[in-house]
Order: sequence, then C-alpha cells, then structure tokens
Amino acid sequence: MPEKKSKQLTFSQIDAVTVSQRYDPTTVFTVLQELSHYPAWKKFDWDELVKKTSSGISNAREYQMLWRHLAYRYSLHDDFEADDPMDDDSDLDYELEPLPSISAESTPECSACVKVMMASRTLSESTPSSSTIEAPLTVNFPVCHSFRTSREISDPSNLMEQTSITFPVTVQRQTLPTVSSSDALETKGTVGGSMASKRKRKAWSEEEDNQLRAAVQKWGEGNWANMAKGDNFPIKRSATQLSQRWTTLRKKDGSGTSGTVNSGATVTTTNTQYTAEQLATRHSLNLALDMPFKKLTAPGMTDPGRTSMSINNQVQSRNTTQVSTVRSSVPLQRPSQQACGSPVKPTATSDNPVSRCIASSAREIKPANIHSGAQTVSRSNAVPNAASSAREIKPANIHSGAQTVLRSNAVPNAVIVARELKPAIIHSGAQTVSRSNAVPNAAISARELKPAITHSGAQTVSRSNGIPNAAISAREIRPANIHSGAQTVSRSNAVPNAAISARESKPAIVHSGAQTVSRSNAVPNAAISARELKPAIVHSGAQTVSRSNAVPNAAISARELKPAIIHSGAQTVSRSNAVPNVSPQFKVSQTKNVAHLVPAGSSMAKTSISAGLHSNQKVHSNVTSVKEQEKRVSDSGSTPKEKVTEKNVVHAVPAGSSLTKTSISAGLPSDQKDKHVTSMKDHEKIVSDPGSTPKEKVKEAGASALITQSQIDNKQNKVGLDLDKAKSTPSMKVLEHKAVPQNPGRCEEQGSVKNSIFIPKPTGNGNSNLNEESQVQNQDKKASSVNGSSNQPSKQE
DNA sequence: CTTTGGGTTATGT
DNA sequence: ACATAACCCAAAG
Repeated sequence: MPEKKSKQLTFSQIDAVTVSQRYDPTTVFTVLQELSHYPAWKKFDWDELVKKTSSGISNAREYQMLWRHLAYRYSLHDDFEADDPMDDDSDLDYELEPLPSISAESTPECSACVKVMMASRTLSESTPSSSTIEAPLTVNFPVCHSFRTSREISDPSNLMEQTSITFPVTVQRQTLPTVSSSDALETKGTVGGSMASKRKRKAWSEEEDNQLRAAVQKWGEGNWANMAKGDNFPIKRSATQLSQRWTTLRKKDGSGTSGTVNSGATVTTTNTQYTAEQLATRHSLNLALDMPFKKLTAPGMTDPGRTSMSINNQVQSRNTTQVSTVRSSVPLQRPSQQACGSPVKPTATSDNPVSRCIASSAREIKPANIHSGAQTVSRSNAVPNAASSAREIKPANIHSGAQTVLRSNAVPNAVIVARELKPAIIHSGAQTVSRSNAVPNAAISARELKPAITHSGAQTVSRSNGIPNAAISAREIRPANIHSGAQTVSRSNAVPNAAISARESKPAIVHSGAQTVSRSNAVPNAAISARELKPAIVHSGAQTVSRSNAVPNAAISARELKPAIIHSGAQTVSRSNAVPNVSPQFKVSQTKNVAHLVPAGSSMAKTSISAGLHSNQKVHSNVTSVKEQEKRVSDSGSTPKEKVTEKNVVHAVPAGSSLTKTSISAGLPSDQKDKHVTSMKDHEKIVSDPGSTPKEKVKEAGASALITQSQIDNKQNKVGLDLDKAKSTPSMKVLEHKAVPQNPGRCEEQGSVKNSIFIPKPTGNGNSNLNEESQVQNQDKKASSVNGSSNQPSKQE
C-alpha cells in the first residue's frame, strides 16, 4: 500500500486495488459524484458532505481520506480519529500526475474496469428503467478488483493475478447525457405508441460533434453505417445523418471561424476529439456517475490543474470542451496506442546529433489533438546517412503546430519518407516534407499527403537551396480543402539535375492557394512531371506545372489535369520565356481541360492568382439564386420581378500577389449550398427551363463572373440545346465574357453564362505572375481585351 | 450504402 | 418578413 506522498505520483492499479478492497465501487463513485457536484468556489465542508452523503460513509474524516486518496494518493489509513485538522490542505500540494502513464495493454482494461464498475453500480441500484443491455464483457485483468464488481467472485487471493474474466454484464440502459437542453428526447417512442412524429429534428450537440469526429478519426470517412451500427457508438443517428453532419462539420471546421484556431494551449470545443476507447470510457463514466460529463471537474479545486483521480484525469483532459477550469496543457494521447502523459510533442525523432546512421520510424502516430506542438519526424543537425520514416501520421487537429518530416541542415545521403500523412485539420501549421539546405543526394518522398483541411498552412514537398541531384516526389497529395495554403512540389533555386514529380494531386478545393509543380530559376536538365492533378475546385489558386526562366533542356509533363471547376485560378502547364528545347506534353491553350489560362510565373509566391476572382462564387450564387427564383416562378406561374441582389455576389477583391494576401475564402459566402462541384447542374437546369419567363436580375457588382473554358467545354455540349432554349429567357441578366468562345453563337445569346477565356499573353517577363494576375484582373474587371480574346462584358436584359 | 438534392424547420437579422 | 443555417427525407449513383 502506498504510503509516501510524493509529487506527481500516479494513481496506479495498486491504488485502485487498495481502494477497491476497501470500498465498493458504488461508494467510490458516489463520493466522486458528490464532490464533483460540490460548488467549485467553496472549500470542502467535510462534515456537511458526510451529512448528505449517500455513499454510506459516516465519518467526515474517512470521507475526506477517501477523496484525498483518490485525488492525491493520500494513504488509506484506518485511523479516522487522526489528529491532523480536517482543513489542513497541506497535503494537497502534492497532486497526482495529471496524465499518468498507462500502458497500452492496461488502457482498455481500465476502460473495461469502468464498464464493470458501471455495471455493478447500475445493477445494484436497479434503476426503474425498462430496457437493459446485456453483453458478455471479457476483461483481461493483470491487477484488478473484479471480484468486487461482479459480486460473485469473492476470493481476494485472486487479486494480483493476471486473469482473463468474462462477465455477463447487464447494464441498465440510461438516457444519454448528450442531448442538448433544447432538445427533447421524445423522438424515439418513449411511450409505446407515438412513433408518428417522423420528422422531429434534433440538433447536433457539441458532444455529438466531437464523438463524430472521433469516430471518423477511427473509422474514417464513409463508414457511416458501421459507425451507426457500432455497439458502443454513442451517437444515435442514422448513417445518413452522420454523413450529413460530417459534411457540415467539415465546412464548419474549414471556415476557421468557430474558435478552432487557438493561440494558446487551451482547447475549444469543436476540435476536441476522442477515440472510441475514450468515448466508451467517457460514456461509461457518464453512466456510472449518472451525471453530465462536464461536471467531472475536480471539485472545489482552486488550482485547475488538480484532478481527482487518474481516470478522472483522463476524462477531464478529454473533456476540455466544457470545463473551463481545466487547462489542457498536455494534449491527450491516444491511450491505446501510446502511453498517456507523454510530452507535448508526439515525436519520433532522432535528434541526437551524436548518433549516426539512425533509422527512426514512427508508425501510426495519431495524437488526438496537437494544439501547439509539433509532430515531427525529424533529424536536425548533422546526421549523415539517416533514414527517417513516418507512416500514418494522422493527427486529428494541428492547430498551430507543424507536422514535419524534415531534415534541416547538412544531411547528406538521407532518405526521408513519409507515408500517409493525413492530418484532418491543419489550421495554421505547415505540413512539410522538406529538406532545406545543402542536402546533396537526397531522396524525399511523401505519399498520400491527405490533409482534409489546410487552412493556412503550407503543404510542401520542397527543396529549396542548392540541392543537386535530388529527387523529390509526392504522390497523392489530396487535401480536401486548402484555404490559403500552398500545396507545392517545388524546387526553387539552382537545382540542377533534379527530378520533381507529383502524382495525383487532387485537392478538392483550393481556395487561394497555389498548387504548383514548378521549378523556377535556372534549373537546367530537369524533369518535372505532374500526374493527375485533379482539383475539384480551384477558387483562386494557381495550379501550375511550369517552368519559367531560362530552363533549357527541360521536360515538363502533366497528365490528366482535370479540374472540375477552375474559378479564378490558373491551371497552367506552361513554359514562358526563353526556354529552348522544351517539349511539353500538354498544351494548355489547345486543350479543353484547361481553359482559364494564366501564364505562370516563376515565383511560387507570386502565383496566387486570386486577384479579384471569385467569379466562382458569383456564378454559383447567381445560379443558385436564379434557380430558386425560377422555382418560385414556376410554382406561382407568375413572372415576378425578383432581384438577385449583390448579397449573392461575391465582389471582386483584388488580391495581392503574395499568398498571404489571397485569402479569398474569407469573403465568400459561407454557404454555396454545398454545391460547388455540382452547381453546373444548376446551370443546366436554369438554362433548360424554357417554361418560365422570369424577369430576373442578376446584378453584377463591378466584376464579371467567370466560368472557365473547362466548364464551358465540359458542360456546354451537354447543355447546348438547352442553352438554345434558354434564349427564351432573355430577361435573365447575367454578364458574359464573349471571349473566343468555342461556341460563340450560343454563348453570345444565351446570356446565362459568362464565358471568358484567357489566353496567356506572352510577356517579356514570365516571372511576373503579378503582371499576369493583374491582367486577369483587368480582364475580369474592365473586360479589356487582351490579345483580342476577351470582349467587353455585357449585360443583357 | 453513401452521397446528393430538395423540402422543411429553426434561428438570426 | 426575410435570409440563412440546420436538419430530414428520398432518390440517385
């Protein structure tokens, strides 16, 4: 029995056994529960507590002792008549480790312990609830106190044995404490009859959101059915609902406005994530304690760092969402994977400069939350001949940290590999597979970089300076959302004999970032290839496979550049100036797939075309609005003169040349009905409905909308007839760029689609994306004709 | 089975 | 009253 107090002790399994030998789990939980309900501002009045307690403890000193044992490993002595005063809190200076180390094996057992304890409690109390959950629960107890909980095995000699026990556990089903206050639970047939209310909506609570995030983290997106069916899945929603909610959540998280960006160490609600085990434990505790989870704060503590017991600590740290007093300075680790309480940085590093020839690998580094820490697989200084690899680095949230697989200085002959870097959300961090300085003969590869959302971080596979003979490859870079970050596979300066390849870069949405496979300056004998660059939507970013200046003997290839919609960005496969002997395999200006062509400059930093181009939004907004109006029109049969006001139009905000200035998404309507990709359907619908003759106005505010040639080409053939039909709706007012349309006759008259094509203007300075950008702006804004390819935008009645 | 589109409801302005 | 967001259902893929 532990007797000595010491700082940062942990509540060990031995302690648990000690407690359980002495007290019934129900008693323990009751005490904790009562204490947790105790006003936080109040100093514990043990006498008062004991008077009211339902734990069965009648002695205030004993009550206090139990608490202190749980919270601070205070010794469980038998002498309750001790002479030390009750209000002596001196021992409370010695708190337990907030996140004690728990072995990977014992974690599920802890969880199981809680379940069993919960079961015992609910059984003993025989709550008058109707339904019960019955399931065999196999628990592998190295050291535990199962005999008490099962109430059937009563041989204490088994105490320290390692046994595997299967409990027939029957748990009373209890209502989830997750329902928000505004929601009633009456939906699911509480009283035997009325299932009739088929559409009782139930708002998603914060906790449900977090649970969903955790579930997605565990099962991945798409397995909604499995989640919904999952036995211990806490969310009682259908698969469809899960899916829908997830899309909503993603949007939310992607908006970056929901307090998800934290500068400090504290965690806000939306990004707290839980693993399934955590959730299970948490839920079990909820049930066991019969209390809302948020009340598990260490009660009565003035020091928020203090906690009640180890398991409580874990729970607390997972529950930073609503417990304002808990400072989650120590990010939670996935308990089943790693030991709890590991330091902030979940790193697999070989930073030791002394060591040589080290291979460091990290598999499945999956911290739940990385708020300010860096997840790094790195080797820092002067480590020759090293190989570092990281597989499946899947942080759920990286708020301000950098996920990095890098090697920084003077690392010759290194191999850095990162596979499946899948951060769910990177808010401001940089996901980088890079090597920076003077790294000869290196191979850097990253496979499956799939951040779901990158807000302002740069996803980069790069090599910057003076790196001869390097191979840089990135496969399957698929960020779902890149808001302002740059996805880059690049090499910038003076990199001779390099091969840069990027395969399957498929960002779903690139808002203002530049997706670039480029090589900029003075790169002789280089091969740059990009395969399957398929951004779904590029809002204002430039997707570029380019080589700009003085690059002789280069081969640039791009296969399958298939942007679904390029709104204002430039997808370019180009070589601009003074590049002899080039055989680009992909000619942009002649392909249907790339329409909105902006000559890419040499500088990556300057390729953020966003400049005032949110035509996308305009188009979408207008389309959507018109659609809706049309709907109304057709519904009413009238011809209302409705206006689509500028609310639906995203105004042109000239963006600066630097990436940091191109956060177009900020100005975008938060909701495009989630139909970015599919909105062309709306187009079709609009123009294809000849029945109505709405006199609608789609106001343009200065800037004209843009629909790229790819859109036109992809859709126009299909829509062609419909477009013709659409002539019958001349009252619809949409701007049009009559710029060398492939179907000029049609486009000119329909007035329903703005069409603009930008042919790259060969300038004297191919580096100047700024110039290019401004040209685009000019084209867009002033509708000035560049190369005669763009005409004045016109409004039609 | 999941996603998508549309309708409905709730909430904010 | 209107606009938007959130939710639910049904159909499409």
